[in-house]
Amino acid sequence: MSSNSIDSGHLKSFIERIERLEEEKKALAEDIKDVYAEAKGTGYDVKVMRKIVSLRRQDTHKRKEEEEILDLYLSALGMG
Amino acid sequence: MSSNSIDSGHLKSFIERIERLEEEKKALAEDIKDVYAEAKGTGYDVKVMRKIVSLRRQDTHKRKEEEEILDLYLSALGMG
Amino acid sequence: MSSNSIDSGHLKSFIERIERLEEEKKALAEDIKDVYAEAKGTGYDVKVMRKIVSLRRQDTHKRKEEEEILDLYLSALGMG
Amino acid sequence: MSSNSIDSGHLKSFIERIERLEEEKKALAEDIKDVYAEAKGTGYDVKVMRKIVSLRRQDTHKRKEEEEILDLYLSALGMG
DNA sequence: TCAGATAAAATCGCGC
DNA sequence: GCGCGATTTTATCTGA
Repeated sequence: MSSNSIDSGHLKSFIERIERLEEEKKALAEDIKDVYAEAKGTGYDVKVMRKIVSLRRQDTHKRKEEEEILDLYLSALGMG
Repeated sequence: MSSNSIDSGHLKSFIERIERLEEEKKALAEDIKDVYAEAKGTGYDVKVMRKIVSLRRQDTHKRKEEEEILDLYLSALGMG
Repeated sequence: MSSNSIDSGHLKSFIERIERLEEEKKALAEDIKDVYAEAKGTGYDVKVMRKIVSLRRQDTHKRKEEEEILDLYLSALGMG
Repeated sequence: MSSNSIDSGHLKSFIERIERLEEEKKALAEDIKDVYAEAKGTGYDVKVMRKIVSLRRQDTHKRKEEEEILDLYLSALGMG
């Protein structure tokens, strides 16, 4: 068997791993949609919920960046 | 306990479910990135791989549509 | 003159407006790069500066979203 | 006044210059979007327009490279 | 169903 | 030259 076919097999396995992961990812996206739909059915405003999730995500992200810049400062001061 | 606080608790639980799902989704996105990186390290061209995955996704999508059309035809013919 | 050529002329003018705007945009991107370079020459750490700019941008963005969600709340309460 | 505070003031002015430039850049990006929207309202296909702009940009880039190569040749021949 | 908004993917460009 | 961050383009989703 040529090295070419070996490589092809390897490539195929990479592709299939990716496709499996993307399927799982897609399933999660649908789960999320379902939760929003369920919440909507219970009387909640989806738009508001999305905004809340967004703001909380920003908090997390901002905190992480603040920690990073603190590290940068400490490094600059020779304390890292 | 007021209905308001009950609702708030319920909303909170919806939000937290969504956030958990989004974390899992994000983790999968990183897994996918990792696989691409690993393939790259093995000598594959990531851009080409993405193209392959994309084409195969289109095929899948197209096949599904064709199956749906076939189902429609069969139903229309009283054979579904 | 055919309607076709009139349309073409119109399209051309749209394209040219866009290209002019994109040139200006590109020039600004270079101006920004120049300022970073100048600051670096004065002894500042570009990475830190970028992080500061990023954090301040996040502040602005978050404030805007907080105002939006406040509007959503007020609307939901019939006070919008 | 310590050199530290002088530096801080200078840093602040760099940051503010950058932020002003970025605002202008963002405004231009919106102008561009507006032109596309206007063209769309006139019946043009935005996707096609983007493709045209992109192709023309590539042409420009290619021509510039060719001119640079020509310059190199001329220099090499002692004619630059 | 379509426009408009939102999020994701792909591409580009910079700094290290 | 490679990773990383920003930008741009594409796809998805929501509301009218």
